[in-house]
Amino acid sequence: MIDPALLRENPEAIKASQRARQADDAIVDQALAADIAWRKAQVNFESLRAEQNAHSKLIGSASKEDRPALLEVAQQLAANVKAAEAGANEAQAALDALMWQIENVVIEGVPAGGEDDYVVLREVGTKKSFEFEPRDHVALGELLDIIDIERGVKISGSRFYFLKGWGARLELALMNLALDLATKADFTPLITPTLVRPEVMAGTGFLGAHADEIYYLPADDLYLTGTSEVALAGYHRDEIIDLASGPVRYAGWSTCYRREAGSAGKDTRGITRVHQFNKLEMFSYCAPEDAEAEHLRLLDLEEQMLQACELSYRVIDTAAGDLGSSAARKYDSEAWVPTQGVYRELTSSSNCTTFQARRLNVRYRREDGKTATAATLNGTLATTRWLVAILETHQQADGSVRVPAALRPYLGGIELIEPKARA
RNA sequence: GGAGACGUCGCAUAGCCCGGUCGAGUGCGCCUCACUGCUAAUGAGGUAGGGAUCUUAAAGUCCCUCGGAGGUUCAAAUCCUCUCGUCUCCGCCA
Repeated sequence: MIDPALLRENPEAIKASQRARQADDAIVDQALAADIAWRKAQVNFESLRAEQNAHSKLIGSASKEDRPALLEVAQQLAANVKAAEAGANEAQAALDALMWQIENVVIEGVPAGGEDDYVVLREVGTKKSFEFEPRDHVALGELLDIIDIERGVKISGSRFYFLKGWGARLELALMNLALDLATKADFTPLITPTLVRPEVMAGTGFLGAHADEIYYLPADDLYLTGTSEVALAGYHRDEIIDLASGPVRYAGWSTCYRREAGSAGKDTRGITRVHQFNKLEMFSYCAPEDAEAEHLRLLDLEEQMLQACELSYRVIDTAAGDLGSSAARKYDSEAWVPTQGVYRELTSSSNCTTFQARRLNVRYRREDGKTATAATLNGTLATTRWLVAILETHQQADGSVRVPAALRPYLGGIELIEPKARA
């Protein structure tokens, strides 16, 4: 949720942001009007309630003779209060409904426009070219016997797979490398629940636009999370956290589940887009004034990870219209996938400023002793999808795959995954 | 899954049976001050959050919050219903 104080003080800034996102800006004026109506109703209710409270106190200390008359007045007061309270609640509900619809205010400098209006911040590494016909990761997975898609489909349906042998170990190696990197950078490892209650799902904003992307278990009224961000953001819900010694950082490791409802026919080959995968996610809570620096820090770690995997990639500053509703800025890094001839998103890092934390009621104590809403940020450090880029980029003519040096310690030191290899 | 007990201001608890004097007592912790050569001890005071309103600001005034949501009542920590959670015992456990 956006800051109500900003709505009152500078509605124009919010309107400009909505326009940059190609979203409705008229809603800002509607919210402003609803805010005024709510405050009026609130004052009305509170003054009547004050009157009632004062009167009720009298009754408590009144003599037996005086009571009947006082009670009669009190009943009338109670009726008034009830009506005024209902009015105030209604006004608040109307205001809330509008406030939920306003998206986070984008940070100055974020490119305006839609999906294709991103700005490329940099390209790192050279796009890999081969002197032979490169195999895609599906072919490599079969040849090396490390990805078994056929049996994944047999067991669970399309977009499921088995990672096998060195494939399974490669994923764990990737996750562990990421976890080590994050731990060194002050992130506390956290293995998170992947089933959450409805209010947590709603609180993190995923039940809105992403609702049909989410697996739901009606028998237990629980949702399967598509990212550990859900649990990480909910972790400090309704708490006042200590940020006196700097940001609080977590590295969340979880399996992620996505229905991919809207992507039928897209990326059907291989493990680029699957229903279940593993992800190591960074999540930071910090003071709002530190958020932009923290965002760059997350991005830097992501790039370190990409470089450790010896991938070529580019970093883009996502356009306003392509941001999630809670993000104020988003940097994606995309790795070059040789057989597809395109950059594919491997990491995504969002600065949610105070938008997400306000809804979740995560606060911190400022130096002046007052409480304020914290800022939250998140970013990807590794996912199963990375295997696609790693396998394809480091393949050799015979189909073997060279293991990036940084991953070797996690794979018993092997340098090459070979066709005949068995774990 | 069955039975029972319990969720109160950082922690531990009192209050609930018998509704008003309870936004709430006590101990511990923490903060400030005093005393003390230092520490300890002792004494005094302070110590939740949110919102509205007012003001340049500070302060003030008012409203809400005793796990959560409803209800009864002039009035709810206290009575009723539902719900979430914790603990104990029994059962079950690929």
